[in-house]
Amino acid sequence: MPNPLPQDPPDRQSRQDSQDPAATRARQRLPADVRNRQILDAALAVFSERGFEAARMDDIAARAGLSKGGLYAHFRSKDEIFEALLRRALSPSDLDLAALRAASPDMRHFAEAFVNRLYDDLMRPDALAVQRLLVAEGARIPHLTAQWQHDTVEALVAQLKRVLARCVAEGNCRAGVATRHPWLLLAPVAYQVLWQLVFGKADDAALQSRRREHIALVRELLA
Amino acid sequence: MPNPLPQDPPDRQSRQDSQDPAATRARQRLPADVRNRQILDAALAVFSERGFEAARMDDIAARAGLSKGGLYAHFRSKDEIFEALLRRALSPSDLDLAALRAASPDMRHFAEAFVNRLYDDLMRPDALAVQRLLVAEGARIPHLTAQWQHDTVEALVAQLKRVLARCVAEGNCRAGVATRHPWLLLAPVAYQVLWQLVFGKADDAALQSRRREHIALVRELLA
Amino acid sequence: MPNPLPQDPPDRQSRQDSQDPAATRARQRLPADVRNRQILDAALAVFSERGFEAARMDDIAARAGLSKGGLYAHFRSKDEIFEALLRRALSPSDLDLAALRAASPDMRHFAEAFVNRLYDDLMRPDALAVQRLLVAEGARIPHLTAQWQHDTVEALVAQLKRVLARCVAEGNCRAGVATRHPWLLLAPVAYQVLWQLVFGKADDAALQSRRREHIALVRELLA
Amino acid sequence: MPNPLPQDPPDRQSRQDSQDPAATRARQRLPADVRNRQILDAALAVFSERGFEAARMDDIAARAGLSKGGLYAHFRSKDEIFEALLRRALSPSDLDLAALRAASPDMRHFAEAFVNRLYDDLMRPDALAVQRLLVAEGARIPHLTAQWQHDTVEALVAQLKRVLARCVAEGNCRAGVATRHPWLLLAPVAYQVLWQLVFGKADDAALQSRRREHIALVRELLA
DNA sequence: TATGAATGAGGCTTCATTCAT
DNA sequence: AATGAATGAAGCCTCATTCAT
Repeated sequence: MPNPLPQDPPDRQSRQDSQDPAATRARQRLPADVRNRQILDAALAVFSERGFEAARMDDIAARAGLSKGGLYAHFRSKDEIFEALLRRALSPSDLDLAALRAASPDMRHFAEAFVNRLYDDLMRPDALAVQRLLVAEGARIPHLTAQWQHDTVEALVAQLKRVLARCVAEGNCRAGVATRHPWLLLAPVAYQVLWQLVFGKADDAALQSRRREHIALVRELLA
Repeated sequence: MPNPLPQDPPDRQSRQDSQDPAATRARQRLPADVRNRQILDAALAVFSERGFEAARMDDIAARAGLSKGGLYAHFRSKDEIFEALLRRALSPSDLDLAALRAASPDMRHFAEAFVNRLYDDLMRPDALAVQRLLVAEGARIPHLTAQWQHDTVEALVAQLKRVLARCVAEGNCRAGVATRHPWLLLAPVAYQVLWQLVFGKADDAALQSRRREHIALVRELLA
Repeated sequence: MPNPLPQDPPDRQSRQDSQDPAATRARQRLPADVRNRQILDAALAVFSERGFEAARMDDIAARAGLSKGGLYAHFRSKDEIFEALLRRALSPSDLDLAALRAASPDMRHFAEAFVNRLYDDLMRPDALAVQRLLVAEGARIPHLTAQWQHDTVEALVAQLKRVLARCVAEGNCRAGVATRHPWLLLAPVAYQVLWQLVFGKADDAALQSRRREHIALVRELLA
Repeated sequence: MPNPLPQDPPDRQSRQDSQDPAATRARQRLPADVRNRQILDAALAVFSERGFEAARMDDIAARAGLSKGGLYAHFRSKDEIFEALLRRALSPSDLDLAALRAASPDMRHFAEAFVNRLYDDLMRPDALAVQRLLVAEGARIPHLTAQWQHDTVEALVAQLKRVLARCVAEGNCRAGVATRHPWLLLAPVAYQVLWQLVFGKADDAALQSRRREHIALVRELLA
């Protein structure tokens, strides 16, 4: 599985570059929240690349720039890191479709803005990493997935339904399957996500084409 | 993660229903291909439920009705079981869209037959189990996923494209985004698959509705 | 460790060469003593090459031309094979130094005959294999080594002492350390044996030279 | 096989003689090189007693005073311990025969000093343990045995040859087989070593006699 | 006798977690 | 807070032995 998180592990030797001899010898003591973020970033990479069981605390530690034992100053266990990681990753989205619609004079423009937003949110490497984790290890955090389903995924469909209803009422959208069952408008991203998760990286050009085709579909269904 | 494979593990005691006390104690010596199938069935269940690393050879053995050591008379390692499992699961599909189209007088009927076939192929519990493995552990068998992508997934889209082209040529289908980019017609199943993989089992009624909505979409796009 | 036992494992396919269709299918049922010898030969090779623990019943069986289970028709356990093997290998030598002396008119001739006999007995590949086993695994069969020490090794030194005493009495040998402590006359073979066991095969030419030097030593000590 | 290494395993409880109850419970965290030495000492005992395969990591760990897992903080595998062990044991000897000769006014004295040194080097329990390993498991470390053969064994014979040549030149030694083929002067130790390896411990008195007989042989050959 | 699938005990190794420093 | 040696609980795999055929 290609590692979808290309950020470099912090170089453990780079501390030594400092000219300060005290700092050279001193252990790196960073503010807790910075360390926390480093650890969760590292954990996302490792968990997604290897899965929960195969991920080793050593790997996470190394990528986060500290030692295995050091992790335990910040998290009590591997499970706790995993949960914290997904809690952060699944924090409710701030996508406001009504605002997006308001900002988009005509429907064709909205279709584009909307689909672009979907791809930007879901097809980024770290978003794909999270989705891989949800598929592979979601059973470890049923409360979080359930909450995310309710607060984010279903909320998005509900928002979309309201926006489309108003669009139809205003005579700007054609009523049809898509306005009655708006999830169908999201389906193509799901197809792309699944493709990426199973087959790994498609080239960017192909992704752009698929995105444009998705936009065209939305336009055709709502025009 | 809800176990998507409800079939019971062969109960090792259930053989003892026999009245023959000798048979009660007898070791099972089965033909190699039968054992093979039992083992791969068991492995699919366990791997999909837990992932590769967390899967225990003990569990697979118990589910297959033999001892841990016994597995090694049939497969040389956990990895080999995994690969054999996916090799079997990803054997090329025999879906023949042209035949399906021929059997379906009108386009509306074809849409239904086609979508039903998709759901029957992809939403069965064991098919979902395989797809979960592809997402979670596909990196272990890149050659198999690549071959499956080429032989099955892309072949399906190509078939679909040919069928739709003829349909358009015959005047039975409307040309549109969907006929130009047939993957869009598949996207809703992907959405459903991803939903199942992430959120676990939706009730059957809901699934039926989504399937019907998918059919309606296809009809609207091709009518 | 180079395998000091070059004899080929019996080819398991060679049974099929028979034109007799019955025999072709029939399992090879050999006279018990033939099988026995095959098994012990195979066992000597495998035990010496790998040591007792690392030797696998499968390997012994394969080299003996039957299946693992088949071994158990002839021996009850791995230990039993090992003991039978050493019992056979350590059966008392028939070396008769008095006869050798009688056959050797002068002392110089006796020295040569005697040393040659030592090398022929102790430096053959299978004799070295046995000696390796005695060093590596002798603790498994203390009764056999003790008996061999008494019946063969010390008996040889005692024989030699008697022969040399008579030789001195006859005025054919010079009295000296060697006639008082005849083990010193044997020591050079021990050196060669140890060398072979530790460093593996020396070339034949080198061995011949060492043997001649040994003879020269004996002559110098007794002349 | 009689354990040739009588040193006691460090008793993990014996530290508790301390009156400090805190120390009683404390984990031992020793300097790496100390642990290293403890482990290799333990390994020599266990490997020599049982052979490589039959040696248990558990036993080595217990004898070294830590847990099985703890071994792996210092060595990556059983093989690595074995190699490190022999690398240490086979480090080139510092025996300097020329110096020994210089320190020994007459030849008779040199013979004694030289033979004593041989026995002190080769007949100590741990030296015998190493030699047993070389015979039983030398195939695992062919590079080390080859190097030892060259750097130590053959170097010794070469040194001896030079010393004897000068001794002859000075008129202090009689020229003979032994001065031409000095390995013959070493042979009696080989006999003793092989005897010990095969028959286990002879009593000390017997060993002393054999040593004196060896010295007498050397004197007789060189006088 | 011979076969080889099956068993079950046990070994090497890994790794989350702890803790002395 | 940080380190890393140490622990101890598994897990994968091997292999002597058994036994149905």
